[in-house]
Amino acid sequence: MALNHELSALFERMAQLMEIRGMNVFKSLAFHKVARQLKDMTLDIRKCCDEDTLKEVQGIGESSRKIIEQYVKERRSTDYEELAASVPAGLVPMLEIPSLGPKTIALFWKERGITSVDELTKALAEGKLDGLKGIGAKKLDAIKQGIELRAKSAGRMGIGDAQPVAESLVAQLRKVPGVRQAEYAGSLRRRRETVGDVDLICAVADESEGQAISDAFVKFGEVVRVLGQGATKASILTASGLQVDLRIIPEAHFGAALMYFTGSKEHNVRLRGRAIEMGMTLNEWGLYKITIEKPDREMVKSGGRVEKQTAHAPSAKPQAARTEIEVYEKLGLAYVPPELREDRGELELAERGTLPKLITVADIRGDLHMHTTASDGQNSIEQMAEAAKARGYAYIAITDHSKSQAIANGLTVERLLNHVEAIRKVDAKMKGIRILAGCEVDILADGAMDYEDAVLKELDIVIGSPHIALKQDEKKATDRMLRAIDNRYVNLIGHPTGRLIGGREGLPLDFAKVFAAAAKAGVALEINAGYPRLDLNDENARAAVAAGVKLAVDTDAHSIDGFEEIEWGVGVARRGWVTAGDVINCWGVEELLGFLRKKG
DNA sequence: GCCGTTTTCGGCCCGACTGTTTTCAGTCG
Repeated sequence: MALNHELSALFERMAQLMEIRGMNVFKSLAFHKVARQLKDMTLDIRKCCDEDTLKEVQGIGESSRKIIEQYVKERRSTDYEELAASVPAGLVPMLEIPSLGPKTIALFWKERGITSVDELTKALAEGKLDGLKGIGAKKLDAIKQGIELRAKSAGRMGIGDAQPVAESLVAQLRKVPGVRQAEYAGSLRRRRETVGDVDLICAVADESEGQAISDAFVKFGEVVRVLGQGATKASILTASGLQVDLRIIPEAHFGAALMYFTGSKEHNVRLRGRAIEMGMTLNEWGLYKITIEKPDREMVKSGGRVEKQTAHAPSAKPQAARTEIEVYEKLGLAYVPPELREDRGELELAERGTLPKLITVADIRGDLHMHTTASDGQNSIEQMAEAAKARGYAYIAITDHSKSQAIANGLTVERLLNHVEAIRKVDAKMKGIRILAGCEVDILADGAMDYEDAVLKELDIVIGSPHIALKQDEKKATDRMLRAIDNRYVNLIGHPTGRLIGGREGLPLDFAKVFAAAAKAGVALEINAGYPRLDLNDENARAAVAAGVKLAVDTDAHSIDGFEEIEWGVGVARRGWVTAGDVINCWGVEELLGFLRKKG
């Protein structure tokens, strides 16, 4: 699927270039749409080309089809190259800066010769952008802040973009002759929301096969540049700018290597300290008895990932090395799931054997947040329900947008009531799944809901979500949220902060107050699984549960394919030490309905 | 650029908010 994402990025880029060029806005809109289609598509794009089924995809026309076909064949696009050559390359990254759009970028470029983020930063500092028509001090300030926000996430990629690439590479690796096992490690395996690079570990039966595997790896389709390559290690850059490091390890040491490269650094430091206390030493090759001399303790303390490495295994026989479970066992610890390996108290519990039984994707019994064609979704009520049933879900809630969300085709009161009726009809007709009639209702700036109580009363489930006025101060934002929680018909707060990873800070809530109020009122808080939301984040999810709050892990799906993203939400929940019992959509339908009814 | 059993041309989810203005442009969702 990595090819779909590459193409999606290509169309996105082209749309952005058109905007800067000031070309027809509908033309760029069309390319944005193609990009979105490609990203959401579960069909293999190569297959679509071979079978000539591209023209059946809504939104992909003659021109887009030709671009796709050329890219699939030659991994390049002449249309893109021509467009890219028509503006300075540095302008495109400027689009990522919040509150700076294509018009202003074009203005700065034409009037002041600004062609990159660096030049923009310099010009701002030197006051070179003062006095431009339509640009005042406040605007310049907002741009400065936007640049700072961007810098924070610089060099890191979201899990939503990195994981498909990593999975594709791992799948290809597993097919290379000689490869016994392959996994991704690092922060991606720990399900961090952004990753700096991707670490792949593959096991071989015989070390002599390393070179051939490494040779095959650097020839994978995603690779645009080889940064370094040998028989035990290879480093490449993908089209999306992701650095991927491959380590080739003898099968007997696979578990130790996987552990070492999964981290976190802090977790590994603690494990190594423990090994030393037990008269052993732990490194990327395995757990070894200390026989000759005591290892340099300072060295061990300082190192998470020591740069200096020997390329071959020590000659001594390890106490444990083949699997992670073995290594933890020999250290007197229960197996620690990767998501917990952050030195946030997991080792103490692992020692006592009292680690929480973390939620898994299999625990999810239904999804409580999704959209249909009634507002801005791609599929009908029936299609969403059928897809949910196929996933084994026992129930879903249809929750389209409320009236304020004009861009998302939010429902007027009349349309909502008709929609509720339509949902109930499908529910009555369809066997094997319960369909709840709900709505994602905007929490307005003052905390009032976007519909009157008399309307909310008609719904089985009400999600209150903040979409607008996300730059409020802490007091205002917290009061707003408390008022929404207080509403007797609100059951769940959707994406509570409204943050977007790498794009928007979100509401600066006083979480202690919000959690206390939600726990008391019987309102659940959402972990929105959609990337780049992942909101609540891991630490807030953990604090919420500790405060007695129930959670819901939902995808906010806008199409049947959107259900897939549940995995990322569950990842966040696992990082937050969340168990299935804490999550209302892991409960049976009767128990869930009881929770929803308790309020109203 | 994409789309169409009321269109092969003429539309394309559109309103709120902000900052710049004195009637509007740009950005965002």
